[in-house]
Amino acid sequence: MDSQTLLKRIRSDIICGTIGLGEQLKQSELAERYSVSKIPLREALVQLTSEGLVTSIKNRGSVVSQLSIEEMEELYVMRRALEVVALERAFPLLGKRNFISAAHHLTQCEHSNDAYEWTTLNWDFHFELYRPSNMPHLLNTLHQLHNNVTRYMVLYLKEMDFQSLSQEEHRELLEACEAQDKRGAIRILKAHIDSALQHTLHYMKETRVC
Amino acid sequence: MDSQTLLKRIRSDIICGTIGLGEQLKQSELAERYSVSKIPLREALVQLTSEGLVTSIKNRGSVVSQLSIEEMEELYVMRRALEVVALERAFPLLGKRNFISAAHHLTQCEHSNDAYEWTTLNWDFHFELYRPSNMPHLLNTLHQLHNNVTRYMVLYLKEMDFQSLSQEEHRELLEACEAQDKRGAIRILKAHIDSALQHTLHYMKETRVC
DNA sequence: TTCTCTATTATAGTAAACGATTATATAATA
DNA sequence: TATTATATAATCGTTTACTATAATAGAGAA
Repeated sequence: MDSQTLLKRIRSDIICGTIGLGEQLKQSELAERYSVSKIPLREALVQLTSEGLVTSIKNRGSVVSQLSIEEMEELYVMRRALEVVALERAFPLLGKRNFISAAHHLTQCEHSNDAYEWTTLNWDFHFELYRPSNMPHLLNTLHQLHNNVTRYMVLYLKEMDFQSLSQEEHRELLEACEAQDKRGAIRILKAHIDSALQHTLHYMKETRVC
Repeated sequence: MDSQTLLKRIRSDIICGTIGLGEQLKQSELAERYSVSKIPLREALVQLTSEGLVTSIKNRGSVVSQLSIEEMEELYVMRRALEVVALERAFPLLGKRNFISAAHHLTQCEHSNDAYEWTTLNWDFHFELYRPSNMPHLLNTLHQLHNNVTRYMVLYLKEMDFQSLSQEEHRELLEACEAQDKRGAIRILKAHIDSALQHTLHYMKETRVC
């Protein structure tokens, strides 16, 4: 198997929970599971470690990262700061095509039942509003932050209907963008991220999966 | 050689310019140069690629990343957003020990002749003001951004006396922190980052090393 | 129980070999 | 001459086998 394909597969297996939080990642097991040898596997682990999805300690192997309450807050602080910048920078470049595409993602989102699929579509929506900023490093960092956050949300989405709640905020955000209301859009975005954090923290504390 | 030691060595060789911008990184050459075998070398390259210092294309090898004007601006945009947050979060936790340590770094900075050493001490100073935020992910990201930015500054520091200019801003920033003037400190920090960007862009355009 | 020593397990790194892809140089053709 | 085709070389990506080192668990003794 290709190194990059392997990376994508392990990554999505971690995000959607096929490989659970805190799970030990033994090289021999993974190598057999994905039918690859050492080099591509270890390279994938290095990459995933750098993305924060995996925690590695020398001579003691790798585990799927678990986030403390504090770390979750930290990731949201970073998201908030960077997503605001991304939206600001993208704002003057947003066009009809972006709005249509974003609306399309939202509609798909509404009709999605699967938790992992929902988070993906959710991100596609947000990303559509940031993408025109044309800032690859920023977008890449945001993507990684999103991955780290949503693999927790996937756990809670199963037992809550967070969709409908979040959906309204999404619509508002999109409308503000279409109306060229930059300050309003940023205000809504901040509130949206903050409310997502509150929900996530609430469920983290309740279920103690952290 | 140890994998982590190797990583540090290659990283610092890139940052200080021993391995120059755009230089091809051939696995066989590097393996011989650092006396390591394939696995640790390739892992280091994966890590450095993820840090942005190296650009890799499948089947076509790796080169030391070069930054366009746009990318440099992008990195500064991210720094500005995240360093402001880091300082804000660290602010209520800053104590005498931090001020003493920061002042110490500044003094060393003033007496430094070597460009690479100067940028390191410069970062040590900044980092001392962010560290109490206790946000490992944020601090890690800032460190990577700093590495990407300063390997360009190293090129220009040789031919300019940017030190004295930057030094005043540092002193002002430190004084504002000691005086518990949060808003002032953030204002100075923003101006400091902006002025660093302007200087960097100026020299990038002049020397066309981008 | 608690400690030490041993045996096991897993990781980390080395080395050699192979296929696949890309780059280069050479030859053939229009 | 310019261009295409082909052969060759160089490099990358992966597999396999082997060694060494560190962490872990378990047996036995105080």
